[in-house]
Amino acid sequence: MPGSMSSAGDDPGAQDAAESNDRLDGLIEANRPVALAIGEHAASIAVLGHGGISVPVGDLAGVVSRGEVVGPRWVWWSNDTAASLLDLDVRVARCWDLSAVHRLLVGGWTSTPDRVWAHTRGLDLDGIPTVQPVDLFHQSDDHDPDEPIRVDGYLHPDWSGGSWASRTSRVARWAELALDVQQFQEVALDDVAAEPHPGAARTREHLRSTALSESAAELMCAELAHDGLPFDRSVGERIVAGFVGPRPRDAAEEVIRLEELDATVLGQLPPGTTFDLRRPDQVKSLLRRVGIEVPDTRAWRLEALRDAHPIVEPLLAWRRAERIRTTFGYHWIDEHVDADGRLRGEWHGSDGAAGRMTATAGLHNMPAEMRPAVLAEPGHRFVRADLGQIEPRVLAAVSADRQLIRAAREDDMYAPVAARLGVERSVAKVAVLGAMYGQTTGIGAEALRGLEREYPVAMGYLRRADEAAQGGHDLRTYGGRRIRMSGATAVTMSAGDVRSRAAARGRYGRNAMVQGAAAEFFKTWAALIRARGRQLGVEFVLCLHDELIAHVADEHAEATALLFTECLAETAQRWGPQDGDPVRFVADTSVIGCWADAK
DNA sequence: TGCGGCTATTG
DNA sequence: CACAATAGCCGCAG
Repeated sequence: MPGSMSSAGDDPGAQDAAESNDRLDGLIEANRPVALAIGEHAASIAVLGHGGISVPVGDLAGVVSRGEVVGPRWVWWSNDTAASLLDLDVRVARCWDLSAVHRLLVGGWTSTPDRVWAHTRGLDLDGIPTVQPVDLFHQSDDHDPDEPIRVDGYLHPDWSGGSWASRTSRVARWAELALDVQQFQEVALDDVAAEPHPGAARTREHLRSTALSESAAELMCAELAHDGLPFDRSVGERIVAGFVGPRPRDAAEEVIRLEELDATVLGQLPPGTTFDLRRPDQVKSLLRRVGIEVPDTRAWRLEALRDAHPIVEPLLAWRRAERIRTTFGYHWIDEHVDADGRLRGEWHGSDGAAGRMTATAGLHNMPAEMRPAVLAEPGHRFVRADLGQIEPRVLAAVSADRQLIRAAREDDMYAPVAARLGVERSVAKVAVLGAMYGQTTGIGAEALRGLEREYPVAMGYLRRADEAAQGGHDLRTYGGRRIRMSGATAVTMSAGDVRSRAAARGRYGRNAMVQGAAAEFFKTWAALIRARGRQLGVEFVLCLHDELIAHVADEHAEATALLFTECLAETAQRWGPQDGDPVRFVADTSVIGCWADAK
């Protein structure tokens, strides 16, 4: 495809492309960001901003893959553009994702162009216009269809909605707007840097680095969705069969299979007795029949009653089988494992309360029993690493608690904490986790007092977040992510009195500061590996909050494992507080052929 | 058909 | 059964 860039002749498109190429070189050399937008109709046109440089899409691959080496940093509205490029088999090195940076700076879940734009103009989000149904009496709209901005400053809903890209000039305008927003976001990062952060100094460099790694995370999401997780269908089906039997050939056979499964439990009862095992209240009645009284029928509760009656054991086994049958069974495999042996789901780069990555299709909650089906392809290996004790280490970093940073020098940082507190390691661990989750009951009072005494800086950081959240004040993580506490629907909570709701908000805010910063650290680490692992052909196939799995050719597996470790050290060096010793981060790294072989 | 309750899995 | 997430099935209201 690069060859098409230089095709001469009197084709005006080719001439434009050659000229564009030169101008793009200039931008790359000047290290300027370049906006990229792709028209919706079969990706008919790509347009680069800054002076309206436009490149026909046939030549895009040549431009972009050349850009991998030096740059540029591609600016786009969202990773939809990255997904379009992947469909064209184009992978870029780096980007600035307006949607991701908007969610970082503003918080919340939605970051559609209309909202992103309105925010740059300080406009009320409630006033964002929506697409109006065609009105026969007001057809003569004086709005210029080539102009995306309305007189009231809002983005025209036609543009935000996606029916804008039918003409080249509009795609160019769209790219220009993207550059405007990017400039706004650069300034917004300065504003955030000026806000106080009660802990490690939150510099502009750190915030900008977070904006870049959050952008990279979106890029990774597009790639994860595109590439999928290697999954051996036949192994997966064998595992399913082990729980629920062979795949039923028709509906009638499925009914028989269900009855067989139910009979493993109901067979323990007098003949003729029947309960609907899928209804918790019926299960409760069943247990009462055999003399067991429980407030609910959750597995952990029944686990303790294994010996109380012989029906408990088969009931627990039935639950596991039912879980596989309904959620991770044949239907799940059919739905999400494609013909090329890849399990694919949707990925989001910063979802939820604190900006963790999320995934659908069971990629983040697949039962461990299914892991034998996650197999590297022939000639390939998985390189897998998980970060050890990531949350307490992140707490040490963001709060800049010197004593906790000292504890993080150890592979197991709960050991020195336990020593200082004068308690068992297990007690220290529960206490530290409890402090980060906001647990108040069930922790030894002695351990709690010890934490306050020995790590007052870290504890104060958490308490401060808790109190601010309870007061309905928004928070900002170390990396600058805004945690919205003001919105009425920002937190969904079970019904309760005012005090318990406030306490729940406090726990939410307290935890978001740690979990959110941990997510930022993880993405920074992963983005660095992605950038450095290009020559090795490193392909990420799973990101799991603190665990990263790459798929790589055999001959590069060891080098990739080394890269994981080196990138971790570099991330730790640059990510945390810069005055004093860096916080130590540790990872357990392995080269494996199957996910089940980990650890 | 949408929603809350209950359950189970993951980090 | 703390913090976060996805996702299934159930009964019930509309």
